[in-house]
Amino acid sequence: MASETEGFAKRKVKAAGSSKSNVTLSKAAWTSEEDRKLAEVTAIHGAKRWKSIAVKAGLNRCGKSCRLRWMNYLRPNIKRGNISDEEEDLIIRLHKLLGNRWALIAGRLPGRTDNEIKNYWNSHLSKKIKQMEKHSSERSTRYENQKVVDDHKIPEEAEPMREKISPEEANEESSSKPKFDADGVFNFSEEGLSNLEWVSQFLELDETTTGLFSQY
DNA sequence: AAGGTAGGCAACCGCCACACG
DNA sequence: TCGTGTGGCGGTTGCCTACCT
Repeated sequence: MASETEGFAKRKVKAAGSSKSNVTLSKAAWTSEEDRKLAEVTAIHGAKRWKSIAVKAGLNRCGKSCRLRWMNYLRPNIKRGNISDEEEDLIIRLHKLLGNRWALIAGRLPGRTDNEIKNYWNSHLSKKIKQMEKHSSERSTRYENQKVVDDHKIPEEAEPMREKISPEEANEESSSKPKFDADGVFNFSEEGLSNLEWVSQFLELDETTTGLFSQY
């Protein structure tokens, strides 16, 4: 999106950063000309060896800066603009699962970058979640109070949230399924990241349990 | 109209992991 | 095995803009 590039090209040059070498690399906003050069060289040599790409493109930038620019802006199929409700829902669910693993979350959202998702989370969703959590804790407090009253009346109805399962089912659940915490969320601390198949499985399964998150 | 402030977002920084010689 | 270079990632910074007073 050239207009946005130009928009942020207005970004002031704070300081030409000092690096360990004597070469002074630019830290200013990327210009459309720089973008063009970077895209050109990357198209020819591929998105790797960023340091040499920076040199070949004649950019006064470090490799990391080039990579970041490519990943967040110039890469093909980058989807920019509003995050849809579906995407937002997915981000929330994935964040519940994975925490601040923005790259992993971005991997589930085609065309979205980790930086974009991180920014979106920090500026929109974190506040939203906080509000919702506050709201839901207020509701659960009311529920707890009501439960105390109910416990003295009809115990059967006092736990409407808990499904009745047989001991066999309960046993099978505890042995073969991932461990979920009280919120119905996978306890990530006990699982390695090496195999993320379960994430896909969870997301598919979760289509039926979206209600867990719809409270947000 | 002018100054102050908060939100949004691109880009940088620092750390870590991995590949390679 | 060790040292170095490079890429990837999450956290943070700082500029711009819109809104408020």
